[in-house]
Amino acid sequence: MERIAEGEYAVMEVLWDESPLTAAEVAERVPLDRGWSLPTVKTMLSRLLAKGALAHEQDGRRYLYRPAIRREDYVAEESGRLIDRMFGGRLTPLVAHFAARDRLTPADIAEIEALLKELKS
Amino acid sequence: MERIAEGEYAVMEVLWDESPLTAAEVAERVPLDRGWSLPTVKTMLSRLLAKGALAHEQDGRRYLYRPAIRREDYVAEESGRLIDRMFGGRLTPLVAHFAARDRLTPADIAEIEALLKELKS
DNA sequence: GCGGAGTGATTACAGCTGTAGTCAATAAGG
DNA sequence: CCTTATTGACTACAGCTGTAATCACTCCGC
Repeated sequence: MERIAEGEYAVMEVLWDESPLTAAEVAERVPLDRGWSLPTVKTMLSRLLAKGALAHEQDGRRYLYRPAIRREDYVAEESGRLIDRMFGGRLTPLVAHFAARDRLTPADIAEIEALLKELKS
Repeated sequence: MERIAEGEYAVMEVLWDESPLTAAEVAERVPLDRGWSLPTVKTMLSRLLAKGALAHEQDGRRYLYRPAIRREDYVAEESGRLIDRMFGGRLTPLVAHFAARDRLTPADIAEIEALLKELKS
């Protein structure tokens, strides 16, 4: 499974959220701040098809697109890659890093604690 | 501060670990599995200089290179970016994701719990 | 002094990415 | 039927990236 680029990821997000969709529908749903034209979205869709990240089925003279990989798997791969590179493959240093940067609120801390507690049972 | 590419990051890691170094010394220390020639390493160094990620000082007819940005800051930016994109900017879902994928050992859990406990005091 | 080794600078080039434009076919509307 | 809007396919092109090769200079050993 080939690598998905940043811009392509925005298209995947749309389809993970709702599918199948036509190219035009995808274009409507892509975040506005991208400022993409319809041709741009079509290019993304073609490339994602070529990469095997999307599948399409014929619907008259159009295609309906849907994800061919699970968001869960993609997220696991990407976050695993980052954690391997920057935190020696372990989650704890990442949490420590966030904590040191004051990016953890007391509510976050409570939430994570609850989650871990759940895990142990 | 411009974006650092994946390959360039490998060079940064070397210099974060030890600096200042000459180009040849960096090349020696880059992970072998990259299989880079000396010219390749020099290209990386030039680009990182141009991006402002490295600084250099003259040493006779050579340069000594050293980081111009802190690893800590770079890591914060990159991991923040990923967490924003994939986990809505919050750490908890990432932890949950790791847990769901069985990437957390009991030892990890204990470690994170200790860390959080520390934070609260 | 002279030739070779090391050094930065410059150039090369293909593949990926962001961002379209163009074109041919076709469906739909008048 | 004929025009127009829609759609996928193909083409374009610059900037970034990985991966060098080449070149000109200079210092060191002979």
